[in-house]
Amino acid sequence: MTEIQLDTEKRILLAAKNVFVRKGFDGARMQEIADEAGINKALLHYYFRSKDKLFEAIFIEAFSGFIPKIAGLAIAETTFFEKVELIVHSYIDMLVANPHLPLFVLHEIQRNPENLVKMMSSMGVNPVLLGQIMSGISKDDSIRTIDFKHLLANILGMCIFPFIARPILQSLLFNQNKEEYDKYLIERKKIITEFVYNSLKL
Amino acid sequence: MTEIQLDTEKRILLAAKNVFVRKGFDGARMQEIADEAGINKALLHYYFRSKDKLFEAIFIEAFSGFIPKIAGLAIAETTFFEKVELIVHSYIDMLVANPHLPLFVLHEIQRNPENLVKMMSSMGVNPVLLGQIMSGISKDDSIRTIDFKHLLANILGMCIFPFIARPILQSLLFNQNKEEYDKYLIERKKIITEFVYNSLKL
DNA sequence: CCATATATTTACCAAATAGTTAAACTATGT
DNA sequence: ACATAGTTTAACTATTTGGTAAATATATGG
Repeated sequence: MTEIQLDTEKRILLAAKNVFVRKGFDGARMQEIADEAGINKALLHYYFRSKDKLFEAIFIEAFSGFIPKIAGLAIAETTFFEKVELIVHSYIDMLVANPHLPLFVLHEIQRNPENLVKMMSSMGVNPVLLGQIMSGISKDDSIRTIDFKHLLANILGMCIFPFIARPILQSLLFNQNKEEYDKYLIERKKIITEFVYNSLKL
Repeated sequence: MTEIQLDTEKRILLAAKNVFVRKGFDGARMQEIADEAGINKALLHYYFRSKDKLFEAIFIEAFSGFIPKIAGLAIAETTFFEKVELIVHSYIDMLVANPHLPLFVLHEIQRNPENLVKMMSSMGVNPVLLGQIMSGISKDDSIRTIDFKHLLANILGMCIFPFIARPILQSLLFNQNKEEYDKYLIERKKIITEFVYNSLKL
């Protein structure tokens, strides 16, 4: 457990994350990961026995990063709309930092949905907490009634879509201008929050 | 050009679509496509010289199906909210019929974004038309002001997200109940329409 | 019925790729 | 000096996989 060990292990994980996220599991090559980590293929198998093991190591982390962390919100002493604002802002900030995460996670889950259930339960993702938030919202009479399941899909869809459809939208709406699209993504924090507010306020 | 020819060609294209959409280009195997088409691998290369050619043949169609057809809306003699309703309903109907299309198209575009521009221009997708719709909306004073770029992302995101995130949401919100999730998807036509209406009406 | 083109199959090749093995070299700590 | 873990090099194995060539079957037109 010397420092050099951990350092290369980190470099491998970082390189693996980059390559896997860009190319997907099937498109990723162990050689390319080794190159990007600045080591050789043999050392890759020295640290992680197989491609699957390496993938698993980075996917768990990627998946947990993709799930929005709304755990604390149920108990938080804030209004409903403040909760929405907090979720939207923090989630879009995360997406700006990891723009390729959603497409990667969603694609790999479709490719291999078997492990989903245990993966979610092994994380902090429990439906019980969601139920608390759901009931908490439906009792709040200062907002229009809406099924929490739909509200969640609405908010997450509005947040995630511009990131997974970036090539198309940037070409279609911004004439390939990257800087403008980055501004657009930031704007969405306010836009989505207001959109939800206007739709649900009474 | 006998009937049998066309028949096998159609069978190949159908099988290729299924396999490519499920597994992606890198994950798809020519053998699997041949099996699903009920023929052998050599005949695949007899009809389509290479994996790339076969992929191209189905991807153009898939991509054009993925782009929402809002061409006629600019001139249509309907209110803004009727246009929204029409788009949402027709697009979700399309997604119900082709639930794996979005993730497939988005993933493959990220894998190979080079051909995007010419592919869009070779189709009927021109930003000019979008501009017409945009200006048409901004002049409509019966709705709240909103940037068309954001409105488009909002609507498409809300429509598409439950399809690409189905494994997660179905597990998290519906305890893996498929029938309920199908109902949920249909419900969203009304939900999204109302959500937009409530958010933008004055 | 024959000849020719087209469709389909069988068997195979060549390249790519995940994973292995063994030998040598390096640095570190004891 | 010795042992241990980390790292490289280089070759090798086994399998997968896209693609091909030749043989066979089937249709089609004269």
